[in-house]
Amino acid sequence: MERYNFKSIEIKWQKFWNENKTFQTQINKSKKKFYCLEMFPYPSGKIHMGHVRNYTIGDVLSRYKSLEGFNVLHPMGWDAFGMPAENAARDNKLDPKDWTNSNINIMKNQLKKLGLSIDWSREISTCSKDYYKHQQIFFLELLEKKLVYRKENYVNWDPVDETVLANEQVIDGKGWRSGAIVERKKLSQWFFNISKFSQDLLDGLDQLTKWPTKVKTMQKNWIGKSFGCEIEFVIQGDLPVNNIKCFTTRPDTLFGFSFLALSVDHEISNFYKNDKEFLKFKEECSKTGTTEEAIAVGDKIGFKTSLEAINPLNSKQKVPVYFANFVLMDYGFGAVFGCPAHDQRDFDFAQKYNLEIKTVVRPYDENDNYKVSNEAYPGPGIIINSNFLNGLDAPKNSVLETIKILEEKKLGKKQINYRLKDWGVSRQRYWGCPIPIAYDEDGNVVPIPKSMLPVKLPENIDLNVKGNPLDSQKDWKEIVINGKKLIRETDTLDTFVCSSWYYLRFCSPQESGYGFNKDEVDYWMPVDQYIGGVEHAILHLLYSRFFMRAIDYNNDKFNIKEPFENLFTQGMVCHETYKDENNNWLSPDEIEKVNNKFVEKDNLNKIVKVGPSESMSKSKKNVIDPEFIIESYGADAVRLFILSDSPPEKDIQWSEQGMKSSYKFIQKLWSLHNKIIEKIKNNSEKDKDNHLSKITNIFVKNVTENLKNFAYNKIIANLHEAYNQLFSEIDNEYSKKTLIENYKKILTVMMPIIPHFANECFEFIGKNEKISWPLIDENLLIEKDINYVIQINGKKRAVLMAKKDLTEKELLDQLANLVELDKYIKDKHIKNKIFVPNKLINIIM
RNA sequence: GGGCGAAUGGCGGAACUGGUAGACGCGCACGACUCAAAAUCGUGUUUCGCAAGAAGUGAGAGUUCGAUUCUCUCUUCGCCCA
Repeated sequence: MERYNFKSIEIKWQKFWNENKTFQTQINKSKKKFYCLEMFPYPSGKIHMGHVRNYTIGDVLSRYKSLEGFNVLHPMGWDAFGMPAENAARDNKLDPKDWTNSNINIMKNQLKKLGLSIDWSREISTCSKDYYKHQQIFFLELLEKKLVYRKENYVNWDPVDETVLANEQVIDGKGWRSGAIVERKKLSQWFFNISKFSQDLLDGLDQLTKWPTKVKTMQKNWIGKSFGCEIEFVIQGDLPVNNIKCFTTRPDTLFGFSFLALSVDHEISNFYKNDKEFLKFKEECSKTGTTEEAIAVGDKIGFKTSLEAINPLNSKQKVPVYFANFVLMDYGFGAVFGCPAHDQRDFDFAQKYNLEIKTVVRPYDENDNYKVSNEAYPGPGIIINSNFLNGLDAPKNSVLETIKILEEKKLGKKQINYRLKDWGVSRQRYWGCPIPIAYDEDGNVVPIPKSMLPVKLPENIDLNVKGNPLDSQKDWKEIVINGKKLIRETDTLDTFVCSSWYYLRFCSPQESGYGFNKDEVDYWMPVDQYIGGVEHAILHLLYSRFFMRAIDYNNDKFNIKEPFENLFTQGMVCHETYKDENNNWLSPDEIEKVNNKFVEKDNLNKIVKVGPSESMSKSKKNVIDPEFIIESYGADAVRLFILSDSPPEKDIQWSEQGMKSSYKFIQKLWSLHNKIIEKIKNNSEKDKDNHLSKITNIFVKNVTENLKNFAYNKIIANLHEAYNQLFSEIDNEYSKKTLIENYKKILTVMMPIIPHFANECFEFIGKNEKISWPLIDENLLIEKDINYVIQINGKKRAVLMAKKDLTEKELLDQLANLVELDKYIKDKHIKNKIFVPNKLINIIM
């Protein structure tokens, strides 16, 4: 018998699918559709194991749904704009476009080698003008709807990449790509008004019943709805200021009020714009990042004004007004009241400037003499030292009660606040979608007419300039519209904009007039299953949800709001890490195992330090190249392994042993296949019994159930079980008809997982047949005999094989014959019996 | 600091709404084939014990005839937010 030659067989089937356009899809209203989408990759150079896992999971589902009779849309494209291309191009003196397209070609070939059931005729690339043209139209539409606006704002400035970063792109106060310490800088920026949809985006989460709760919770926290109160403080002092508005979620702690803090950008700062001390202070503040984390961790500093604020609940109390670095202009009104006893930031500040710390909430298990000492107490409790608020349960009742009082006295009003901020989309970069805007001499905004779109990126430009390369493109920047000389916007759009609507584009990728065709979108959308990494839980998914709403806003482009009906987030692919004696990372192919010890391949005397298994990354050198693995073991074996070891939502450890075992398993399946084909040729007409059909039915049932629950690792276990059972059963006598019937079912069920192998084997018994998912014969699943568990005092003492549906009495009668139970039961008094039909009996002595 | 989740053999992991803990795979051990090795096949493999048996799902309690599963407290780890 020949070994299974995965090389020729996989190529054969990939060619077959390609030539027959097997996976090309079109609208077919008589069929139910299924839109399966995996997050499209950034064309960084080569695919990595994470892609293999992501796309295998999606492929299994797509192929299964297709066998089930669905009209499946399973497209693929490229998230092709972004900084790595620009950086790589600059370093290697290339064109970002060439670099990107060459990567796309390489990665596309690699993906094809995996045997994915992708409709490549729908391939899109976000850096193509045919794609970004429509994005520019969307931009102008949103501008007309006033969902896009321009404002001057502090931004996170990455001094190394010389670009603006979104808050989410700042990690530990550093740029997510460059690692440089982020500064605050004021720039004129374009914003998408996502905050307008805060409540709607929050409400929408409730309808996403099939999203992981984890992701929904993260989005909920990100939107950050808080409920509080707007308070107007009366101000006294030598400046013409009568009052200051604050937002607070804790008005009930007003009696603990000891200062009022303003953002350095608060309008009152205008009175200090010539004050050198103040300017120095402001400069100091810009060194603190804009993230909430940076503020919480950073030093609290203040600048005292000559103003005093009056406590609205106690007009006798006057407190100083400060500018403080921990107050941001875009939270509330850029002003907060300080209650040091119950807020850690306020506490730090009060200690530094020797301000009163008055306790107004005591924990439940303390008495009214409780005093906050070393740190603020932000927890729940009872209000104390607060006059008419005393005794209220905080914050449960006290917040509402206080707001009521403030509203009655017309000193404040109830207000809802969201943490979600508008989405700044301007990037000072070349390799992105140009913003279709120009400015006249006075800086007025002039939208580029739709007839002049796309605004194409200029080609062959010098990237070796500081700042945004587009800025130095004079020819490109200058434009004439209606006889007027204008200057183009040189910022490009955040690449998250590109990925916020690509799922719509896949429905009608060739549509030239608009970003999508309504009929196609109505048929295909929403995405029935979206699959990708949990790292996109907030940004990409929230932006996409916003984009659907924004496009639909004030018109009726869709019948749906939510783009992704189901979401599945897969885990990462991990590998052990290795270091040499000098703590330099070593890659898995630089090491070798000798006598249970890892040593360096070049020098077997050098011991390798084995570190924990971590997510594969180039910097730790613990990556395995998928292409090499596919070439060594075949795509089916790789697919089998990547699904086998862990549930798809959890991290998986890459294991060479496991990979080899998957390869071997396919060889075993192949020899079983040959055995079955031999038997079929024998042309027998008699069946020993229906055991083979039972095995098949249980297998089909288990796999179908596990497919529905994304329990793909269990499917591989089912496959092993089926193999083991078939292997021992196949030597028995079965008719040709029975063999073919069952084997076809088994191979069909294998098709989503190991498509090349299963299709190759199927060809031996059913060439050119239409294949569909096997039906389960429920009758064959009914067992006549049951293993009854016999427990004595709750402990298993015996297992009795007996007829199904025995009554308690019948079962007890049969127990009398069980010798091994004698020592527990004989001559003893039975207190109680618990009988669970068809399962067990528990005898209590 | 807050939120969410997890913890099961040497390892990855199974166990549907409480009902035979450890499916399936890896590893390991022994055996067969071989001059030998690899490959392949077979047998075994939670721990302690020669055995009968006992213990056992991070720790401790609780509910229950019965708990990996439900409740409470704690420990550790992971992720997200701060």
